[in-house]
Amino acid sequence: MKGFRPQPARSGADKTLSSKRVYEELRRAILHGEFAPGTSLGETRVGTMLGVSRTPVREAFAELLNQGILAEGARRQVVIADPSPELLAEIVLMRDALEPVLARRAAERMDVSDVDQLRLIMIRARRAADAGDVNAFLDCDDDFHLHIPHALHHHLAADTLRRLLALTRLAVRGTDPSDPLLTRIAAEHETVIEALAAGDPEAAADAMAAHLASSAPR
Amino acid sequence: MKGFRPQPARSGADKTLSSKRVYEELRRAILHGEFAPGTSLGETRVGTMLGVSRTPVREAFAELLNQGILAEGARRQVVIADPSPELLAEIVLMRDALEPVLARRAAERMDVSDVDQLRLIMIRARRAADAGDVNAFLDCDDDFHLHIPHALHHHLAADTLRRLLALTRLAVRGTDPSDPLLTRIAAEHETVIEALAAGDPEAAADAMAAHLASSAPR
DNA sequence: ACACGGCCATATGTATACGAAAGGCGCATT
DNA sequence: AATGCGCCTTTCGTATACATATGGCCGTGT
Repeated sequence: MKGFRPQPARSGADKTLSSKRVYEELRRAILHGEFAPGTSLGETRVGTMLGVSRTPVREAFAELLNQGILAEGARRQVVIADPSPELLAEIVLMRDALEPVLARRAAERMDVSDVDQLRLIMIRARRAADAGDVNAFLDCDDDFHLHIPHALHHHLAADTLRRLLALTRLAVRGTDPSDPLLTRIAAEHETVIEALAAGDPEAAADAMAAHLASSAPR
Repeated sequence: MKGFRPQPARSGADKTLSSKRVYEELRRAILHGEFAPGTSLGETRVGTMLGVSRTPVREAFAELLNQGILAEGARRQVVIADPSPELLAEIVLMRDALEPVLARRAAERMDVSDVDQLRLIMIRARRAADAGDVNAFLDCDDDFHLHIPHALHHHLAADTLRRLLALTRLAVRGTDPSDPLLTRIAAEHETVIEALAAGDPEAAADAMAAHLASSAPR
């Protein structure tokens, strides 16, 4: 688990809340596939690793359990979740229902600077794909999908979508997607961006729906 | 705050986890309007009230904060949230996007016994409306809307909808809806149920969409 | 009388202590 | 040798202790 090493005591000027830091660390590490599936974390173990007590770890666990990133295994132990195909289907249903609507809205209301942001994200995505860094590419994918509700200031939709993306990510964790898939995803994102830039609501919704149908995990 | 009284020590055979119990208690009390808006809870205060220490209260607060039922006020104090009109608009958007889709699915797949469940819920709703018990009626409203994803075993949609309903509830907290509104809501629910019972997907989706458009908080 | 400054009261954030529950392992018995 | 019983280890759930920050309040000086 690279990037997840014991941290001594917490050197001085770290003003960030421990519990939030633990949450972010764990979330990133898990979604980046740095734990083997089914790994049994444990409040004490993780706390020792990160140099904090059980209390903040416990809070982080609670949140990750709520989001379905962790699950309770036997003997109350928390383990890395392993989304079922049924759950995947639920995620697809919700994304199909939400994201085209958001894209339609975005085409109506979105600011040009936000379109620029999306273009920037895709530049990063292309670079990540070229470098073969699948995690970085998927990070960009998340950024792309999340930027749309963010630009609309739809905090709720952004939060919901963030959960859905995390579970999607968990499900494809470990799979090593082919370059063609990444290329196709990027192309579909570009199509969505074009529709948004053109301010064409229906085209944006359709492009997003097509993207979801085309690249949904199965 | 009726129904939210100090509880001595916890009499014997209560096997339920304290933190979960605190969460449920607080959630119910808040959504039933038993706290004045802006009331400053406080871990110690609530803990004393319920006869538990700060630890479980803290967990409950964290969860309620996540759901937007509580919000952080000045000085890191947690207060009862007061959803903004913008947030209400977001909720409406998401419900409009999700619930008709769920209704359509339900018309395709839903079991007859679940339709019976829905009818049962509406019987309770009518009784609550007749008794003038708005909270009980709204509880039935929540049950109705939540039963659809539950019947489909769509845990994610159910969870998301549960959050949306809670915030909706918070927003209308304190308003004393006219009887005609309750009657109309009940009638619209019946229409949805008829479409579900008939197994007519489009009619179900349309009826749900019409219901949301007609009875959305504004 | 008003303004400024320091103390205090109280809240949260984190760490630790304590108790309970649940498997795992070993020993004894048949 | 197999099986059943019981201790033990480990982990969680809760309580409490400690550290830290922040706003209020009071006293004093002008």
